Amino acid sequence: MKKTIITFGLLILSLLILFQLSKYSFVSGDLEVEIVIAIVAIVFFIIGIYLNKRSLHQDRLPKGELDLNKVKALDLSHREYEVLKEISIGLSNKEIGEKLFLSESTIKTHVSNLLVKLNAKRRTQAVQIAKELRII
Amino acid sequence: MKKTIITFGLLILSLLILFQLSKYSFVSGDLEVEIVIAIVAIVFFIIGIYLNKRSLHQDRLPKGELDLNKVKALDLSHREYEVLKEISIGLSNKEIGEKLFLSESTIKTHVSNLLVKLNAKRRTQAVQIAKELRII
DNA sequence: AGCATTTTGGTACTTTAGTATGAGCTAGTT
DNA sequence: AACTAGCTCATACTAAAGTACCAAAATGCT
Repeated sequence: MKKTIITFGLLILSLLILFQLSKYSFVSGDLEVEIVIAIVAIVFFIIGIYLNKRSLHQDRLPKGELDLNKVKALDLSHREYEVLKEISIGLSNKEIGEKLFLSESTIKTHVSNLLVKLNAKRRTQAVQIAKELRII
Repeated sequence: MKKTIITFGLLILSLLILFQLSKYSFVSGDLEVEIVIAIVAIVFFIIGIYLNKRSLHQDRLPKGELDLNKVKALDLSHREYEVLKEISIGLSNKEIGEKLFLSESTIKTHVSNLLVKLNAKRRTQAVQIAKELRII
C-alpha cells in the first residue's frame, strides 16, 4: 500500500517535471526530436514492464514456496511432516494410515509428537500454526 | 487492468490539459534535448513498472478475498459461519463456546449442521473445504 | 399475530482424537 | 560395536468430537 502510494507520488512528480521540461519541444516544434522522444518513451516503457515482471516474479515465489527450513528448525521428522500435510487436507488418522500404509497407532504417535513440536493442542490448531509458518 | 489503463489515461490527459493551460505561467528555459529524452525515458520506465505491478497485483488479489456469496449459497447461518471461523483458527468446541458465550452443546449442534452443509466428515475437512471455497 | 427459521441447549450415545508407555526394528554416527 | 534417532506398532486410557433426537426461546418476515 505504501509502495503504491510512493510509486504514484513519484510518477506524478515525474510527470510534473516532464511536462515542465517538454515545453522545449513544444515551443521548438521540432518534429524529429519529438519522434525520438516518443521512441525512447516506448522503449523504456517496455523495458520497465519487462524488468518489473521479472522482479515481481521473484518476489512472488517465496509467497507460494514452503519454508522447509522451518521444518528442520521445528525438529519435525519426515514422517511427522508427511502426516501434518495429510491432516491439513482433512483426513482422519485412520485414513492417513491407509494412505501411507501405516497403522492408525503409528499415525497417532506421529500426530502426538507433531502437536508437541508445533506447540498445538489439537490437529486443527496444528494446521493453523503450520500455515502461519508457511510449512504447508 | 482495463480500469487501470483508463484511469491512467485520464490522469495523463488531465495533466496534459492542465499543463497546456498553465503553459504560459511557467518560466521558459533552454534545456538540452538529451535531458528531455532522458526524463521521458525515466518517466515511461516508471509507468511501465507501475502498470505491470498493478496488473500482477490484481492477479493476486482474489487470493485474499472472501466470497461471502457462497456462504449464502451453502445456506450457512450466521452462527454456523461464525463457528466455522473459530474452528479454522484451531479452537475446541469448549473454547468456541466460551468465546461466544454459548454452551458446548450449542457449538456441537452448529458444528454438526455445518459439516452436513459443507459436506465434510470432520472439522479439519470443513476448514479445508471452506478455504477452497474462499469462505474463510 | 402467525409461521418459519434460527438459535440455544439438553441427554444419550458412538466415534475419533490424543496421551502415556513400552518395545522392537532400522539406519546413520561415533 | 555401541549409541542415537527415527519409524513402527500395540495396549489402555482419557478427552474431545460428532450424531441423533428433542424442545424451548428468540428472531424475522408477511
